Amino acid sequence: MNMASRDTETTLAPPSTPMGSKERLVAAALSLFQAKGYHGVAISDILDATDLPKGSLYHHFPGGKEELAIAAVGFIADEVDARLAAEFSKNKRAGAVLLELAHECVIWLQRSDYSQTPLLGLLAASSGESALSAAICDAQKRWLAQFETALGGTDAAHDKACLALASLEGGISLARMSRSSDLLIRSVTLAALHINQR
Amino acid sequence: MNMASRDTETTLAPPSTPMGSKERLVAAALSLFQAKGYHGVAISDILDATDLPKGSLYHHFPGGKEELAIAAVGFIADEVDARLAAEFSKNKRAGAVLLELAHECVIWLQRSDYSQTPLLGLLAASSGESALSAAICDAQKRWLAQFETALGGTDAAHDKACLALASLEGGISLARMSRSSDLLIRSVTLAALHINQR
DNA sequence: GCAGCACTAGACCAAAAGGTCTAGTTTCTC
DNA sequence: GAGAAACTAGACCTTTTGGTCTAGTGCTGC
Repeated sequence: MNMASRDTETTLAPPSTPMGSKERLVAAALSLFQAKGYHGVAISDILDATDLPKGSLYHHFPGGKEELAIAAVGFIADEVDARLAAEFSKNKRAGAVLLELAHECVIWLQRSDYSQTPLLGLLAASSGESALSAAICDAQKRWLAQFETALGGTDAAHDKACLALASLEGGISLARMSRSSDLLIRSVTLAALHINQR
Repeated sequence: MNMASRDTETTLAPPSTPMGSKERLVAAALSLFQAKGYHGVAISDILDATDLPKGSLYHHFPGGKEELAIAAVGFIADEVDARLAAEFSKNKRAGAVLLELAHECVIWLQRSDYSQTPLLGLLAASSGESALSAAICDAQKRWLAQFETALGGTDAAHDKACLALASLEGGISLARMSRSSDLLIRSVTLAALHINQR
């Protein structure tokens, strides 16, 4: 599960530049957590994926598994956030941005043979680890806010932003299970249509 | 194999009637899996929740944890399926049924202090256990089919059915994280609106 | 009342979990 | 090039994991 091979900078995936141990740990952790959820991934899995010894992990993340997971969430949160900001700054309509994001998720899903959730859905199964779920919650809030302001900041905008994110996360869930991006595309397309209406 | 008969038909919750060990195991397992995901729940958690010894669990479910999880998925799948069938048989519009389901989920979320996902989202983090994910996939297919046929069986109906389920699962995910049913209601309401259009 | 069954009970086990700790080895500074 | 800091390395520990297994218990039909 090497995270290394990033040739293009088009996606939500981790960077392709030569990464230090810390970055590699975050990248591998994110990838694994997205595939199996927080509790489904063992420290040793992450170590195997990075070929790093335990000492390195606990040096960079003294807080252990949870701290690493929080870092991973922060990483994807920033990634998506930046991407949304970039798209919205081009004055694209929210529906178009949503669709674009969905298409990127599709690529991501297909490339991982539908083993990975590109976003946070699976990680949500981490209740109990309160700091972690706070990080996840924060990420979703930021994404929601992006859509909301882009849609005008009104109450209706808030509704639409909710639908955008829900259809995305829900659609990904459907797509993952059916091992086909079809359901994701369908639901997001329909949602985008509705969102673009005023 | 038969799940206990249900006294009230109002909720997606486990029955309140005196249950045999097997039913209690399924009920507790479902509840726990919905709260913490497949890997987040230990056999001992389920045993603690039911006050049953290990022998009982492995007597009823020789396949262990996974078999129990599959039974739990089957239970909720049937539950929701039956509920949808009942609603649709009253000739309700799909959007109304979706909203009703969502409201039930809200009650469920609130009652569990937002610790439980009423549907299957969290369990999806079980990749690797192929039989289990097949069961989850099957459940979603059945629900999808209900909406689809209720909406007329056309291609557009398929799209709408996807949006319905995606907005539900996604909305639940948002609601859980924000610990507020608001986002779920908003996204589902909007989706229902769109679905009811023709 | 006893044979056969479904079920309970929990000791036991090997493996895997997350985490600590102490030695090294680099890689910076100056 | 010496000393300090950053980092690697992995042996080691404790707890928990899912699972097996044998010994009971109590209800069934006969």
